[in-house]
Amino acid sequence: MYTRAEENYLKCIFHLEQEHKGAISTNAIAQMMNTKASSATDMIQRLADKELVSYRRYKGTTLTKAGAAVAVAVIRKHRLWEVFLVEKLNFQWDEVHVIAEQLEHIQSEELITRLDKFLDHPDYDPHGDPIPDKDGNIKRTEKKVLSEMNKGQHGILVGVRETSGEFLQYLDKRNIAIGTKIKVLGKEFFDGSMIIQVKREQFFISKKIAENLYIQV
Amino acid sequence: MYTRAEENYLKCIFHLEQEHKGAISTNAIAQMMNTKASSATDMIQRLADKELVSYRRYKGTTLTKAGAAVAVAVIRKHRLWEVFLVEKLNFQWDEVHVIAEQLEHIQSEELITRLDKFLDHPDYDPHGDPIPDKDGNIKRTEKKVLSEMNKGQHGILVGVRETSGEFLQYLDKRNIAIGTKIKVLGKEFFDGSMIIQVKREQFFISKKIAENLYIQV
DNA sequence: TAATATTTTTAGTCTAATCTAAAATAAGTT
DNA sequence: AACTTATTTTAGATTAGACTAAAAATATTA
Repeated sequence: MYTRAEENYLKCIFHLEQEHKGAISTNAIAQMMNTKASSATDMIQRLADKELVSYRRYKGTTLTKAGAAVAVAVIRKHRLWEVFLVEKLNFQWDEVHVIAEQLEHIQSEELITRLDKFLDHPDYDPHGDPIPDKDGNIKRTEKKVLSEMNKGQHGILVGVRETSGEFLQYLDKRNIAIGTKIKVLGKEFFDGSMIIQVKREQFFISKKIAENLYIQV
Repeated sequence: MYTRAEENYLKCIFHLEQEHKGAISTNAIAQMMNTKASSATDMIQRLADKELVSYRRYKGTTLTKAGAAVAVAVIRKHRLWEVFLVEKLNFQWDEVHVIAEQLEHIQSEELITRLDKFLDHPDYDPHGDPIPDKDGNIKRTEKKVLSEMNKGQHGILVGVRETSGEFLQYLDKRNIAIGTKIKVLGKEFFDGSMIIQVKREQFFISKKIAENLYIQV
């Protein structure tokens, strides 16, 4: 099995690969892991020794098949636990991320199989992210970042990119949740800010907010 | 907060203090922790620095108030998770100990508060051990070790000392579970073995088995 | 293309937790 | 009381994971 730190690095690299394509820079990894580049180099070299990533000095890192499998397994556990925390223990969606970061490292196949069944095989976590299946397959739905949409377009919120408490609470305060219908009423090209319609209300939102909302059109 | 290793040592010392009274020897701790005496000494000294145990070289170790509080909190978490695994995920009672040993280290007050409520504030875990309350109070019921009982006496099984899979499966095979009525039909003074009545069956059991069954008379 | 800036890696420390081997203390026995 | 044995502690090494500071490679810009 893999250490907690190894799993966290692999998960981090996986997430970075989703957004940027091509090899991931050491600095990007260090930044996301809240650590120093030297520490990241260290770990990347260990992961490379174990053939979980392929790495060329100064050229960046990519996950191998094996590394991606580990990352996806951890992500599956994280998201299933999030569902448990929200559905069964009545946590708010902004409270679960931190706890799930611990629970995702519990080692037991059987536990996850049973948890999945107990939760009735959920497809998405409370933030709208798809839950990988046992074999690591991830249901990829086509979704747009709200910031890329234009005036007059609409769709429903199917996911959030950020999962920080501050951001989720911002959404809660405005009654914006997964499943909410959102329409772009106006878009300012200078700063990318928008006016959006949510139910019967209208909100001004900055580009930064819009970049963190995934919409299915 | 405390490290996983620190929590495990404290828990270990707590359990040893329940059985033997007086200061706990370094060897006893090392043995229970499956480690070397030198490693135990090391950790004990660290725990002493943090005032979680009181320790005098060569004389043994006892928990301080603070140390006992940490131990009890971990035990509370362990036992609540065991209830969850058996009651909600339908694990067998012999499968849960290992998983709970991981879950007991998850750090979140709120999680445990909610888990406790979700499980409807259970008083005992699947092995019959009492679950400490939020403030660390443990319901102590008077119970006897079966091996100390004599011919003709009877009572019901309220707990087991061992929680290894092998032992619990041994009991399962004979339909002995928490709540089962047990009567001592005979006792051999030479080796402490017994013949017991369980429901309509009779079993021969060794002293070692009898020492691991707690009976309420 | 040379100079400068940025990124990445290496070298050397540090801490927690473990180990082995050796030394110190305590307990048991003649 | 002295010798032997068992227990416990110390000393020194190791590993994972992190750090700082310095060196090396790459990228940028004049």
